[in-house]
Formats: sequence, C-alpha cells, structure tokens
Amino acid sequence: MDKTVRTRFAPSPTGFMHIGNLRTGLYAYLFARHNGGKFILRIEDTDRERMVDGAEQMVYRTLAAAGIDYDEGPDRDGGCGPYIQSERAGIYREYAEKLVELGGAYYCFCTKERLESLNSAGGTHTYDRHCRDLSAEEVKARLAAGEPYVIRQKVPDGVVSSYRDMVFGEISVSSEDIEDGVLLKSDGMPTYNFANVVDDHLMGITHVIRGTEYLSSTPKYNLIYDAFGWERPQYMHLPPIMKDATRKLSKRYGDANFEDFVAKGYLPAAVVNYVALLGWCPKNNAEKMTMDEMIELFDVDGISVSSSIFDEAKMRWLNGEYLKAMTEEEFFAAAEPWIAKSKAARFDRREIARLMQTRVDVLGEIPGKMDFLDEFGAYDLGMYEHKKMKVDLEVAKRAVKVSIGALEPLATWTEESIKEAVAASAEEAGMKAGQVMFSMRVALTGQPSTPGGAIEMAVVLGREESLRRLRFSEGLLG
RNA sequence: GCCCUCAUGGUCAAGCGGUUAAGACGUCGCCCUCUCACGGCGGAAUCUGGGGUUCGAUUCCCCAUGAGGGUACCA
Repeated sequence: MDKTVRTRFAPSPTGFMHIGNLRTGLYAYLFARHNGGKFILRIEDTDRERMVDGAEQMVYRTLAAAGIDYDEGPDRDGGCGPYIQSERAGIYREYAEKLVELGGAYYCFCTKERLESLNSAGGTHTYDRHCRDLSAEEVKARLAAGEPYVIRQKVPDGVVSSYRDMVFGEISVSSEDIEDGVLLKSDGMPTYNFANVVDDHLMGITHVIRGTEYLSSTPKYNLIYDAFGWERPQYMHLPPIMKDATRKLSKRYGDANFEDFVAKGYLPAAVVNYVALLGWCPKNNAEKMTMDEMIELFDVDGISVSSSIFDEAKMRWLNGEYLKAMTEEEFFAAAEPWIAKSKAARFDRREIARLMQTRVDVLGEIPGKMDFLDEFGAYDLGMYEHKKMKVDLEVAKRAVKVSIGALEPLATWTEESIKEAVAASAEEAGMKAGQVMFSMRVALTGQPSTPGGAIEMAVVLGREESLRRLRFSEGLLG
C-alpha cells in the first residue's frame, strides 16, 4: 500500500516572501492535498547571520492570507517537532555523530586559513580531504583537547549517484564532482545539506518539492540517505521564476513580494491563482481556479521544466476577473477602504464602487480614477467639441441649460429619475439625448473622459453639487 | 574552469513523429456607446542555429549558441 503522502514547505526567515517562494509552497501544498496527504511547515533558520527580524511571522501571515494551511508546523504539533531547525541542534549533532560511526562522515579540524590556502585563482576550492583518514585515536585526542571541528560528508569514491526527478527525469552526478561538504558547522549548527536530509527523514517526508537550485545537489543528499540506510524520498524540483530573461526573482531586492501586491490592492486568491499558473498548466487549460479546483486538477505532468518570467500584466488581468466576479456587496466591501482613501471620499461611495468594479484591475487604482471629482473649476471649453455627436459650444450651451431645467425641479435623485427627466427635457428641446448627456457630463466634471456617464456622475456628486457645477459651467459657456 | 539543467509568439503556455502549431495576457482594428470602461467580433505575432535518425521532425539523438543553477562552516 502507498504510504500517506507528506510534503513540506521549508522557508528560511531571511526576508520577504516573493512569488517564487510562494509557488514552491503552494505546489507542495497542492500535491499533498491532491493526494490526500499532509503538508508540513518547517522553518529553516540554521544560518543565524542571515536571519531577518519578523520574517518568520511574515511566513505565517502570508500562508494564512494565501489560504495555504499546513497540518504540522511550529504552532501545530504533529509529533515530529520541533519544526524550527534552530531548536533541533541536538538532533543534528546526534545524527552527525551517528553518521561518522556508520562511515558516512568524518571529523575535520582544518582551519579557515588552511582552507583558504586551497583556493584557486577563481577563489573557490574543493576540499582536499585532508582529515578524511585521520585515525580514530587522533580524532579522539584532538576532540578531547577541545580543538574546533566540523563534520564532513565522506563521499564514496567512484560512484555515480542518480535519481529520477518527478519533473526533470533522470539526474546523475559522479562522486568525483561532489566534495566532502560540511554537514555540521563549527558552531554546532547543521548546514542545509545535512539538516534537510535529517529533517525530511525524521518528519516522514515522502516527496521533497523545492526549487531547481537543489537539482544537482540532490545526488549528494541521496548519498547521505544511503549512508544512514534510509529510504530516499521522491523529488520534485521546480524551475525558477524570473523577473526578466536573465534574472531570478530575489527576495533581497524585494521583487514580486506577496504582501506588497496585497497592499497594492491585489486579492490574495488572485495572486495565488496567478502564481499557480507560472510553471504549471492544468489538463483542462483552466486559468481562473479556486484553491479547491487547483487541488483537484494539480498533476505533475503539467509542471514545466523551463523557467518562466513573472508578468504583472497578466496577474492584473486575473485580479480584474476576480473583481468582476464579485457581487456588488462584496466589491463594495473590498473597495470601500480605497474609496475612503481617495479625494472622492465625500461623494456617494456605493455609486463609486459600482462604477469602479468593471474599471479597475487592482483596487489600488481607485483613488487615481476618482480623485478628479474633487478638482472642479475652470476648464478648457474645447472638451465640448464632439463631431460625431454633433456637439459644439452652441449645442453644449443649450444642452447644459436643458439639463439644469430638467434637474432643478427633481425631487428624487436616482439614476432612474435623472435619466428620465433629462431624456424628456432633451426631447422637448428638440435635442438628441446623447448630445445633452455628453455635454452634461463635461459640465459636471470638467473632464474629457470620466469613469461613467452623465447620469452616473450626477448620482455620485449628489443633487446640490451637481446643480452647482452645472450652473458654473453654464456661466463658463457664456 | 568543472558539474547539472533549460530553450514554441513580447509574456504565460498546449503540443508528446504526420496539426491550417491550441488557448490566455498584452497589442492592433471593428462593433456597442454621452466620454472611459465592460462586453462581442476579428487581426498581427512563435518552434535558437547546425548536423543526424526517419518516408516524415517543433517533437528523438549529437554539437553549437544563449540562459539558469551548483561548485560556501547560505539556504
């Protein structure tokens, strides 16, 4: 019988979570859920020098906002804890020592200076295995003397380590190309190379899902599994997401940061949906999908092997689709805070929201689209010229008069009543409704183009402000 | 330098030996229309190059080129 699938997401708290990190976590989550398995969160903080304050909390916030829930993690014990690597130091030491006994690792007392003397012109070196064959007595003596040491992997000679990656297929690396890397650092902390193996094994991870930066070092990790006599997990490596043709997204420069997008007015669900599409294409070619649909459709076959470039334009479009799919109520709730931030805050917010729903892709665009309402004064009369509508200054002048005449006596101020009154007055004056509407819209806003027509603008502005502006424009037109 | 990997329009991508080489974003045009949008319709645009294998290569193999990753007491 198949073992229960267990995947994990193992971010290191060294900065913001960009779209690429998010996607890795998302795929691990989707794969686990699709297979009815468990998803584990592990914090990889063995490099204390690169730690960034608050980064760990950001991981929890992001996962929660993204709708990616884990079964086990630092705050959800599943019996395999602790789930924070810095709290597992004792475990790594124990296993490192055990690996030495098993012949898969050895103590190394080489100093930094000696290591640097090995550097080639390029500044890199391959460890020369200086301490690989120290006698047991010597090691014991030097340990007893308190000499600083690290524990290194003892890579076997003359073997080719291969595995079958779920997306890339067969990967082989010859042991000559693998150096005896450090497993346990002199500060007692493990390197990623060692911690990921020990933890993935101890936590029962069946499928390791991570970025391609580990594709070619996985054979090295497999040698450790072998030395321990542990069963190797399945691997699924994911191609990188780039910011352009040659640069990967990097958290160091705050690229494509999840929380930044949300702050700009993107919906978390839309961002997650978009991210899922970078490097994966569902069998049915669906693009807009709920999390449940993604779980249902997720399959390894659809994962691509080549890198992809993050394209905000497409994410904007998707976000717009989410916005348009909302009910009027839902959209109002989401948009209201942004309207409140705009200069149009004092006008009819419900009407503004109604106008914005099909006109923005990202909520943060709302202020930019509505601020104009606040600035009304003398404007260029050239705006009244509209050849196709046969509107010029003379026509506009009459039209504005007509609209004032229609609106002044109006008791109720609704879309229907305004429309009806203006249309009736236009007919009475022998003008086309469109001519009056067009002129009225300009007269109300002083803008060449507005998000919505004359009626909508009148509703947004309200009775008093609308009439005030129409009279002002009437004066302007002479 | 050495090792691993990748290569279809501007972008995401389908394709898995024989197709008019899907679809989406973006872009352009038209329709709708009081402007802007929404919506509808339509257009332009892709197999990195060279060798093989094959009756036939976008598809399989090799090389080149380009790009990414690794080669750390970073992950």
